[in-house]
Amino acid sequence: MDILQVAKRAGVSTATVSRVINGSSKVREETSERVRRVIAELNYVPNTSARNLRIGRSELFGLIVSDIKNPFFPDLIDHFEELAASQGIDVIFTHTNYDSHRLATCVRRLVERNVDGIAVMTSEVDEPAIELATRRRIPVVLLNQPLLKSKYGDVSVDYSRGYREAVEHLKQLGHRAIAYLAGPSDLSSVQRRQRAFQAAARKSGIQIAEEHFFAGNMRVESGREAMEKLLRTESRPTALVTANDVMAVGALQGAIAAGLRVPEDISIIGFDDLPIATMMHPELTTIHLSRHEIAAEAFSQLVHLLHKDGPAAPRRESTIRPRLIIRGSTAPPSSQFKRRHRTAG
Amino acid sequence: MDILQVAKRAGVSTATVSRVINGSSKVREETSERVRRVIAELNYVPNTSARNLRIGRSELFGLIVSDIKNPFFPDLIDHFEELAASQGIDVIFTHTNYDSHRLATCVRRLVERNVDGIAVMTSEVDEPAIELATRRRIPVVLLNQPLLKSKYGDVSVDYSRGYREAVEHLKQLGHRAIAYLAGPSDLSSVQRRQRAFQAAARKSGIQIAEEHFFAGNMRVESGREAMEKLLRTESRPTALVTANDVMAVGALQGAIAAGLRVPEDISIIGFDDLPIATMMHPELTTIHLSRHEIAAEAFSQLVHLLHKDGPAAPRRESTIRPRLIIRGSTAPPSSQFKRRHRTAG
DNA sequence: CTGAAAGCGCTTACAG
DNA sequence: CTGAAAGCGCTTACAG
Repeated sequence: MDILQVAKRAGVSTATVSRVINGSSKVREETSERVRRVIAELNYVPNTSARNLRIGRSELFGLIVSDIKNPFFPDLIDHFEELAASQGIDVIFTHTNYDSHRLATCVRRLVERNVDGIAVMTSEVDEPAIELATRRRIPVVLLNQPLLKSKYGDVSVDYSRGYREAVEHLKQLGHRAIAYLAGPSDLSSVQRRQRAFQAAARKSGIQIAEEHFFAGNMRVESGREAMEKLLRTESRPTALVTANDVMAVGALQGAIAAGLRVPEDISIIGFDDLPIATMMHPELTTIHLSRHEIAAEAFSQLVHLLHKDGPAAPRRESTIRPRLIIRGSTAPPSSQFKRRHRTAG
Repeated sequence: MDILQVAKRAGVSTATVSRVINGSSKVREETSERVRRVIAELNYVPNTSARNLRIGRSELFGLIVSDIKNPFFPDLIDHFEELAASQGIDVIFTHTNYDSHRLATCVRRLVERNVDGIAVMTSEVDEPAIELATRRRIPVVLLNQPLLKSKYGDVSVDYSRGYREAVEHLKQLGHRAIAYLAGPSDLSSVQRRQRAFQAAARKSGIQIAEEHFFAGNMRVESGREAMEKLLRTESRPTALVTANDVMAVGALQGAIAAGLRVPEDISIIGFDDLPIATMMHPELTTIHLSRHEIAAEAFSQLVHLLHKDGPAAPRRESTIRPRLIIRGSTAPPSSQFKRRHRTAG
């Protein structure tokens, strides 16, 4: 009964001490002052478990990602934690390793901790795993789950916007033959990116040849391999757009290994804008997907949902718009390439 | 009073329900079975705040790092969280942004949460910031703080081991003129790395010329710049060892930009073994510093300290030994370079 | 093997 | 403006 020690020493009741700690205004300045002095003297630190039990909240958010080693996430986690800290909320961080069974376990752990909200920032979500939170009326916000957005908060990414800027940029530079390097088609985020790219090309009036679509696995080697294949195509494209930065890095290396100059001989555009993009030489032109914005949006939705109640609380949804960052890996196609393309096309 | 609902429905007391949940053996299998069924039916989830308040522990560890965006940390966090989860412990994650005032705030937040242990994995630690935890008898484990290891757990890195392997590797390849690219000298971990390199060179009987020491800022550009300077030195070295991978990446790019081939014309060795090391072309030979081991050691020390008590509990200390990973950026010096070196030296 | 009851450290109507 | 007291949901000696 630690607050009691403070109370005794200050000659007040525990109620008053509690009021002072929680900034309740109805305490005389003199009393308050005295209590604060005693708190400092005794180095008193409130017991959050007791407080949480009493008030029924934990001032704790759960943050679930699939894989912290994916360089996409650190920035997101960092900012989410920062925002939470600024409101006196701590965050319990867990990861699923892309395993939906583990997702259910993570959710259960968080529910047991009585968290006030859960951000599930994994690209794939299966609903039963998060059901427990819903049943407990714990606000949940998801990432890019348009199918579920009627029941949960949702942060979604407008991939087409980014690709539109990318394609327009290339078009203005004079590129007409553009290749695309996709990821494994079983990931919904990958599919969404590819469709967005196709829509963007259509909109810009640029036709993408069948043979200019490549499939990778989101890792570096597949970028290198795709570049090798690309250089062997009939109608060699003058630019490559990829589904993520990591493959763009591989493509860049593949081009250099083949003796090409980037961007003079081939332009490359990545997606994500990972730290690695600026570590390359030339630095990568890429589509920036703001983890900062995702974190901010997820956090604010959680706070918003927390203050509504009832099961039918209208869920908020909001859209993150990636945007093109022009750096060193894009330039007008060299005449040599343009000529070759004209001949071939 | 949720456990009461379960108790009523199962026709037992809350004590019995509690025993079943906590696996106390003294419950008849029949009763236990019935209680478990009711728990499942009701989807009962225990309230951890109440439990923690009662038992005086939180089954929560705090993990503090300086900067999650530093690619060194994600792996560490990941594994720490994994270990904790396997023991039913959750982890509250916070970061200081290299600010020691924020460290104190982080520690206070964790103490309020009643965490059972704190891992402070920042490279610089000032003692007053963590004093609060000590006073509360909360186990604390630090990273590379030999001065404080009498009072806290400490995970320390034996930098010399890694550099010794690196220097020996280069020596065996035939290198005699080796350069070193250090970081800013006000960071203790940087100093420690540099001293370890010097000791390693001495031990291998390799003398490092004064002009072959370069100072960077741990970022890519400074690697490129250092490479440019290196190529202008009188007695051009045939190999470069750096204080971190990021600068090694810059050096690699600088060499390629200058028209050199790596490793034929110059060998490069990094430090850390970040994911980026294998994304390069050639892949970087580097000294692997295992975040996995650091996490495991920090976690196990915390658990160990937790089970001792009293202020004079003997603190454990243990050493992580980095090791050389030979990849593509090291090879014997080309004869052209050797010749030039002989003439110059 | 099981239950009644105290108590962990707070907060908050309620009363004054 | 302040205090006495109930109660948040558990766990655990203690008694049977």
